[in-house]
Amino acid sequence: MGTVVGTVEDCREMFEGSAQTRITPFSSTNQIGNPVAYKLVRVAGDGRLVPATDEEILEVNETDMHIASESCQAVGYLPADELPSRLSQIESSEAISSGLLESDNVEPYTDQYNEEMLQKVEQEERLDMTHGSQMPSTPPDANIKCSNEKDLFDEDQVHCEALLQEPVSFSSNVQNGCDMNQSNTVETCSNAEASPKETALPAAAQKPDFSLVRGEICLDNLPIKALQETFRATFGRETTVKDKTWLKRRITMGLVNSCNVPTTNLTIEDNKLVRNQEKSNDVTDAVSEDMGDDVRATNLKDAPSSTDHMNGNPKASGHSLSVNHYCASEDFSCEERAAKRVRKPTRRYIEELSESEKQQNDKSMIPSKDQRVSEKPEVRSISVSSGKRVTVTRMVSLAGSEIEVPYVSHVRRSRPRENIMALMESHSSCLEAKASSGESNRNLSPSQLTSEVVNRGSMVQSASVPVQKEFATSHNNNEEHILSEVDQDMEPEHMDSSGNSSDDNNNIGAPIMQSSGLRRKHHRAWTLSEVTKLVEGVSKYGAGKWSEIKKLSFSSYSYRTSVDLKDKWRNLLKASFAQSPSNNMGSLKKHGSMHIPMPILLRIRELAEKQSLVSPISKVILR
DNA sequence: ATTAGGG
DNA sequence: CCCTAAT
Repeated sequence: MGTVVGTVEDCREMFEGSAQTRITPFSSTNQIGNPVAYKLVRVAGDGRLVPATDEEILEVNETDMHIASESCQAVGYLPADELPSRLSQIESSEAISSGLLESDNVEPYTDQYNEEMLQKVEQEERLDMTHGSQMPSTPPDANIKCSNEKDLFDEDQVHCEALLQEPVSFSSNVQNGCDMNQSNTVETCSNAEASPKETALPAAAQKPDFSLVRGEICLDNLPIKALQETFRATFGRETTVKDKTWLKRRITMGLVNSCNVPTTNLTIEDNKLVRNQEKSNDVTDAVSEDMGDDVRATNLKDAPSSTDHMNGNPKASGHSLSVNHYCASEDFSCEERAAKRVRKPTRRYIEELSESEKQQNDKSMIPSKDQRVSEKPEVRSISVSSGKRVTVTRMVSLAGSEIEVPYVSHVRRSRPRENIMALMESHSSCLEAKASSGESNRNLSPSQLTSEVVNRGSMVQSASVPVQKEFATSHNNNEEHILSEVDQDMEPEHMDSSGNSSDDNNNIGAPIMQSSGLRRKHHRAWTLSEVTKLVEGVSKYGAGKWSEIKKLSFSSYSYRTSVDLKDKWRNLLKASFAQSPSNNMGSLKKHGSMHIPMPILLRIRELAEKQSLVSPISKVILR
């Protein structure tokens, strides 16, 4: 976040003349203030980051000024449109504790921010730059609050940092008149925002406004049409609203959080802007990085579509934020998803997503991903420079492009089958260790990984042990299938013991594994008997009662967890419904998966339907 | 600790 | 199967 500072300086240079924009750093520790600062960073078409024009950077100090203890910039992330909804969401979001939302997010920025800006700007501008680089690490508070997915920035052409404040205590701030809610607030804000607005404005408007902006253009003066245009530029969608006040407010808010702006919207404008500012690109880089961090993972999805955000934010009203009203008018597309319980995008998912995005934008990206510890091994371009023969590589398709990666860590992950283990106890440990070590590579730092790779390279080759992963998996499946059949014959108890023994073995390997943290449970094909029991259990206790089913029906199969049951059931359902339509499918299905007797499939389907229909109703009734 | 879902 | 979010 602090990194933004860098931009600031750039901006400053660019703007030089424009006196109004000032950027002052803020300390994380600072108190609450109500100033609003806007910072825009744009990602050019080529992916480079370009500092926002002077207008783009705006600081507004509406409320009180507080003493700034430290000089550092804090970047606040404030979703304009989504603010209301966002807040509600944020509370729940794990990343940001509810408490943080108000106190943390808001406070840090506001206080010192204003003060500094007003008074010390000039002196500190320089300093800021220097601090800026450091800042990111230093202000824990601010960072945490703002912590967002870093990747986010990749997507957006425009990045902007906006700080807003004050969600918390409006009453206290009333004096400021900055309340977003209040109409008057809008005006005050509008002045301040004139500059930001401008950035958003269509190209035509922009330039002309430029001068004006500095002077202070008021949204108020713009005709409705212009406002609508601005709105479109800001949010990337048309608006039919003719209410000036609404538009102004909306725009104002929107400008605050440029992140919301769909990338497509500003493209043209960006070009212009970019041209203007191109020189300062380099500086911005740092900023971009920071920005990425700022964006919250959860936001990631929402950000692209400005329209969606309002969904399901009924709670928003609960919050005192003035912003709420927007919800009502246009976007109002609140849908209820009672059926499935909604989940916010998974972190992993997000990361992957961002990851790929990053890859795409890679060229432009600065090599500042440093912190990403959990990068995918595949992603890393490991240049094994062992000129000798380490030709063992595999192609990884990343974001469309293929990357050659030394083939390494794909030794079989799981432990050998119990049976095998029994036969070769001594070996098993070795195998385990091996596997685990191979796995461990995944988590190793690049340097470590590299060394590993090198070491392994020769070994692998000579041994010719490695098997293409994909290939291996399929192969293993077959193997397992066969084995499973064997198991099937065994008595449940027996299985258990074997399973336990296997567990023990696992434990042996565990230590190593724990470090790597990844060992995959050995794949156990589901036997027909298991499936049958599962179906039976579902029929008895109902789907969803996996804990029960496991306890009662699967007491003998220790290795099947409730989750496994659930997953299996899911698959069974899929299978049962998939197959019936075209009987061929079943027969044609690859031999890999077990054939499930039609009767069972039918029964499964029945159960599924029964439950899907009955349970909901019953639930409703019960409640 | 369990469940539901997505990967 | 694994991983995470939601309950």
